[in-house]
Amino acid sequence: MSKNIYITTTLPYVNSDPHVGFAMEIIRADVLARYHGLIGNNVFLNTGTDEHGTKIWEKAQAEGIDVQKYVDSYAEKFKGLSDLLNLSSDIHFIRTTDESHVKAAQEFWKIVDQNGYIYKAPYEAKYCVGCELEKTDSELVDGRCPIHPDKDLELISEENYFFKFSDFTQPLLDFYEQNKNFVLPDFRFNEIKKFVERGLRDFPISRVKEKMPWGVPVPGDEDQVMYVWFDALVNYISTLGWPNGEDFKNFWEEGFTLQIAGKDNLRQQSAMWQAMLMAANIKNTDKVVINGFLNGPDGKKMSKSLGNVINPYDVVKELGADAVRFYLTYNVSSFEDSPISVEMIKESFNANLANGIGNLTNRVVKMAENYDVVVKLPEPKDVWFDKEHVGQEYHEAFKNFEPQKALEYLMNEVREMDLFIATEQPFKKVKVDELSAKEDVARLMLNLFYMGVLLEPFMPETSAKVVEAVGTRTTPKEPIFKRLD
RNA sequence: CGCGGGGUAGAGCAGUGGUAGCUCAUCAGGCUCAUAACCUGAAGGCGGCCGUUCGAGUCGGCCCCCCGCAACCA
Repeated sequence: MSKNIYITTTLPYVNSDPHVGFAMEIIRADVLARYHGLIGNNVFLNTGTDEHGTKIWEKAQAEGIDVQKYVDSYAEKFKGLSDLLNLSSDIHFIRTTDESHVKAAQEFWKIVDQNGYIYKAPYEAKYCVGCELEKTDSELVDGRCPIHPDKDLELISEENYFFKFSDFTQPLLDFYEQNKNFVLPDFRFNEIKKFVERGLRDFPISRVKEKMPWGVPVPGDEDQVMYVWFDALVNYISTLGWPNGEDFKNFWEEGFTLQIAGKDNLRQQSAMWQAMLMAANIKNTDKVVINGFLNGPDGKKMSKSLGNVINPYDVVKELGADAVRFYLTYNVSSFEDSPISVEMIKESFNANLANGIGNLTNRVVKMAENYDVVVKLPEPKDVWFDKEHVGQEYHEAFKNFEPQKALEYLMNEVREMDLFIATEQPFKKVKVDELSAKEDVARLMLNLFYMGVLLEPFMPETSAKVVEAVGTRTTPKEPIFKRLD
């Protein structure tokens, strides 16, 4: 009865430190992965780093370091997120410079080529001598570089390989029509449909090696390397051992595939990659979930110049992984952009974790201790299949890929328990009707236990602490979450 | 008419036709099991105009403002 679930994030490009937005993406992927593992499904969770391309090449050159060393050091930083954010220990981490990935990307190219979707043609680009950069039309104002309007643009021309993206306009539209819930949320699905409806353009998928050698070599052409996107997207299957491998068969072909991405990746994930899969005769992704962005508290995009950048390392160091995991699932909108600041995280920490979960655990367990309340607790693993004590909205939320709502359910449970204590006043009742007071506390202990267990996908450490406190009927020596001043 | 999102209490959000809700912050009260925590109550709100409707935050039109994207920004 158990299912195979494949969950992947996008691969962040390693030209800067891990962004808190990516931390959110991987945390949300991890929450879903943990949940599915807990209810008995087989889960393959993938993340990694995208390490090829012009920007990385240029940056390494500029810093005067060997490009391999440059990407190695970044890969380590991103791998560090796994411990930092307390991600599932069996998470798969793929680097697009891994040999197995490079081979898979080349194999993928060959198949797409054999199927007739790759052709060679002249590629013309506009080059601003002032910037020393290629410019796309969208970057130009009145056909001139806005930074150097006095300089004429040079036309450079080279032979590149192109992907026949245009052939997939109709197949993609048909695919969208047949899979009405392919992209979540709806408004992003509409956005990509409109984009595809306008008609797709072929695009170059290679670069001249002489100019930019940092890429996967094009099979059968010494002089060209792959355009970074064409290579990078293949990671979603190369991580599974494609073209061979049991994992590919079990998880991609016979399992349920879920891709989580930021809204900047809508096109690449839901159109480009899907067309590539079609071109290679591989099954399409089952579901793409698109997150919004995290902005500064003023709603403006985070940037170093505005000084509103949140560094995940700093916040975790101060508040702990669970607090960050909590904030990024509970307080951040599922799909819309959200503002974020350290102050907002701390506010939520005090309200929900210190005053909420932490304090509740203390007061309930303390009463159980004092009144010698004995409770028979179920096995944690049975909680996941208990339909009597667990609201179905909890599981529904996960089925709908909105774990935030499951967490809302748990936080409501916390509030109800606090209210129950205030209403029933077992601490007062114990003096006149001990039995009834004990029943109240036993009921609280049981509910707290359930809440604690169900917290595991979101906050594994906290979950363990709550479960232990209830199980051993001992208040934690250190507060689970100490209130911040 | 390029594409999309948004404008609901001081802040952050929910609310897709039927008495406008939640969290934080503020003020007042209660409680003492608990981490000065918890509970109750109060004040305070749908960007603007027009329309559809018995009834509009919700549907339609126009306008204003904010934010992304525009084929390599998580």
